[in-house]
Amino acid sequence: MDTVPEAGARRRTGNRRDEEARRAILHAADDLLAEHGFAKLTIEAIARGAGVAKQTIYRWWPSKVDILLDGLAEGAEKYLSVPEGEITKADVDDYFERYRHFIDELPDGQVLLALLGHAQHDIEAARLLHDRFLTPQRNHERDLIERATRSQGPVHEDVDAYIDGRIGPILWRGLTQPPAG
Amino acid sequence: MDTVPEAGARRRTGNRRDEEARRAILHAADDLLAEHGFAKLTIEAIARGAGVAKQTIYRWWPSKVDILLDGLAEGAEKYLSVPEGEITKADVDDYFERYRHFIDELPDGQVLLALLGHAQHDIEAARLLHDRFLTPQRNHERDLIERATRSQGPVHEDVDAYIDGRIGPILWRGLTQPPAG
Amino acid sequence: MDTVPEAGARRRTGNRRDEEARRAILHAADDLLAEHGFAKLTIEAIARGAGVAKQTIYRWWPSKVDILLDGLAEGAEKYLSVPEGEITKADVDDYFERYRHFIDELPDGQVLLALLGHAQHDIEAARLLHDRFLTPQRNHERDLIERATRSQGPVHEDVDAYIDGRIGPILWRGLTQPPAG
Amino acid sequence: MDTVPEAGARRRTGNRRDEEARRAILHAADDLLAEHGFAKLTIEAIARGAGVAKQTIYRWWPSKVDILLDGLAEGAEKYLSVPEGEITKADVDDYFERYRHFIDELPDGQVLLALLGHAQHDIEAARLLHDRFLTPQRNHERDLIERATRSQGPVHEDVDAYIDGRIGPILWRGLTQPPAG
DNA sequence: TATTAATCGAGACGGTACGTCATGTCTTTTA
DNA sequence: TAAAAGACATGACGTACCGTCTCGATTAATA
Repeated sequence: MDTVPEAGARRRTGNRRDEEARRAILHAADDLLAEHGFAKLTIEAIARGAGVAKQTIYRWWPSKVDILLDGLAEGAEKYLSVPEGEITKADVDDYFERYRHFIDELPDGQVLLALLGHAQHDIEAARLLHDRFLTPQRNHERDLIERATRSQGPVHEDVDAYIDGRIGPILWRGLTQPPAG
Repeated sequence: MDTVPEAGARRRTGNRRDEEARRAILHAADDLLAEHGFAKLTIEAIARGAGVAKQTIYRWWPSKVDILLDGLAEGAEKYLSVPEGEITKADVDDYFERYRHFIDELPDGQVLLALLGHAQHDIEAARLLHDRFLTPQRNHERDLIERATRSQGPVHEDVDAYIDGRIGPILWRGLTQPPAG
Repeated sequence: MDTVPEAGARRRTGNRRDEEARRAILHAADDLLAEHGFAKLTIEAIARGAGVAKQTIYRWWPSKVDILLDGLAEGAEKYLSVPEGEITKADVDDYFERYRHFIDELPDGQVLLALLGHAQHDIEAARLLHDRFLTPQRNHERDLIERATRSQGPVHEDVDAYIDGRIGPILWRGLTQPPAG
Repeated sequence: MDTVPEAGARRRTGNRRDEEARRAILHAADDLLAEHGFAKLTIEAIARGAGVAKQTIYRWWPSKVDILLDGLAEGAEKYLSVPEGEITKADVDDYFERYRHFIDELPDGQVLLALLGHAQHDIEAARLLHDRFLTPQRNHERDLIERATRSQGPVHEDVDAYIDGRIGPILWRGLTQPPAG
């Protein structure tokens, strides 16, 4: 009805974030992780690999963990989503099978293993991993089980213990896969 | 009255390994891990904490992972040993209960979590962890299950899958315990 | 034939230079120099101090030396000018006394010292300082001496050497005044 | 009389300072100053030029000014020393002639000009230059004049003013020599 | 009165250098 | 000959500025 620009709400000026640089950084980070491992995943190496200034990384990501989490979040949405609508016990089994596939076969699964590893060393990394992946994913999983329970009867008396029992072995095997060579 | 060192028959000269330094290094490493986390566990910090020269560390341990494994080996022998003699299914349950206690309550359990984390970053660390802990421990575990099978009938059709199913959730809970705060 | 404004020579449209911004920049530069020294006199700091975008500075001044020279030129015109009309030897002495006062007491004298310092590091800065201050000022000084010579007889056999002999010690004392503390 | 190792005065162990590295650093600093000017004289560039780690520079010199002062001190000792024994007025003139030569012709003279320039920007640099060059050199100069006074009568009523009057013009000409091109 | 062109603040960008820290190797002295 | 001390080349850390650029808003002359 009116076109008055909101008082004091000056719209943001300045150049916009460079989408190409953003993608180059995420790719470089994933590539370095896959090729040389987390230990060689330095901010300098990412910057070199992405053809980007270090400051451009620090401007947008507080730490390299955040960079990896950005990639992981996309992967999780794609492969570890919980279906809408009614849930059967077969859907539950399917979910954990997809989890296994994610960990054992997909690059993003390696990212999760690396982040889980790093979380053992750095409490801030642990917090980030919980806040941005583990906790929300667990909430989805509880929802999955509860919806299965509503449609087909109780899956297990203790939902969390059940989830741990299904995911634990998958991760444990992923974490302890024997090194090549 | 005196025990004059035999003249002429001077056997190998030079100091022997300084046992005190060895213990100080292992202690300093464990203390630093417990207090400040793996990220602050640098060779320099261990040397400072132990009042020891860096070279003394490098002389005896190829990497800090080896230092931690030295400590872990003792802890494993103490808490994760498999009894001699006949094995019942209760002994099997007892073993995994001891495993849970080890991970959840004992400092050496934290060392194992840290090493497992580091193994995700560094392939050499992964190899060491397998060679010096995971593989021998797994052999003990297979032995445990097989002896239980011989005395009380089959525990599970796939021994390795059974062990993973019992240990996986324990480790998964240890690795994902929410950070304090 | 006609006086039509030449085709293509369209008179300029668009917003004019912001006089307020210009003054704010000169002030911020002088303030920063006086308070924190030349080392802290960065373009970013001037922009911050003046509440101005960096680009506004770069649009009008090629370098921070040019900014300072703009201020110095005003000061020199005010304090280091040579009188019109007949010149006596007393006028010559007065000139060098004003020079001493300028260096020892006035903020613009500090600017000159800073620029003279910077000219030792940066050949482009040296060129600018010569072109915009040292050479014109020297020309005024030669004129001063020559007019005194015409009215009251020779001041010194070598005019330039005489000027150096009078100014040199003043600058030397300014440049080597002991740091506070 | 006794051979007791002094209590608490444990003699220093550890590797010694690498004399070759020290010389390489001093040379690289001088070369960079001569070739590219003070502005390009960065610690990184010195390290690159000397084939040395940055840390090796920081270990021994708090700042690049200290590096240059180390070189300057040698040059001053060589070219700006005051003779022993009786001093004539001719010795005084000789001293200032050597000063002029030092500034106008020798590389170390350029170092002094650069340091004098930097002292205008950085109060800590100014302090260092005073403490390690200007003040001691001035003391030598006062001594020179006083000894000449004792042997041949008063040179000037105000010794410091006299020295400033002789050195000022030399430095002023050095600092304002027109840039090449 | 609408269009056009220049200015302004804001801020992203690829770079270079800063000064610090840990790496693993080495050399020297002491015990 | 082991140990403490410590120098060394290497390389990453996170920060500060550099000078260039792009964006949206504003302002003044032209059409």
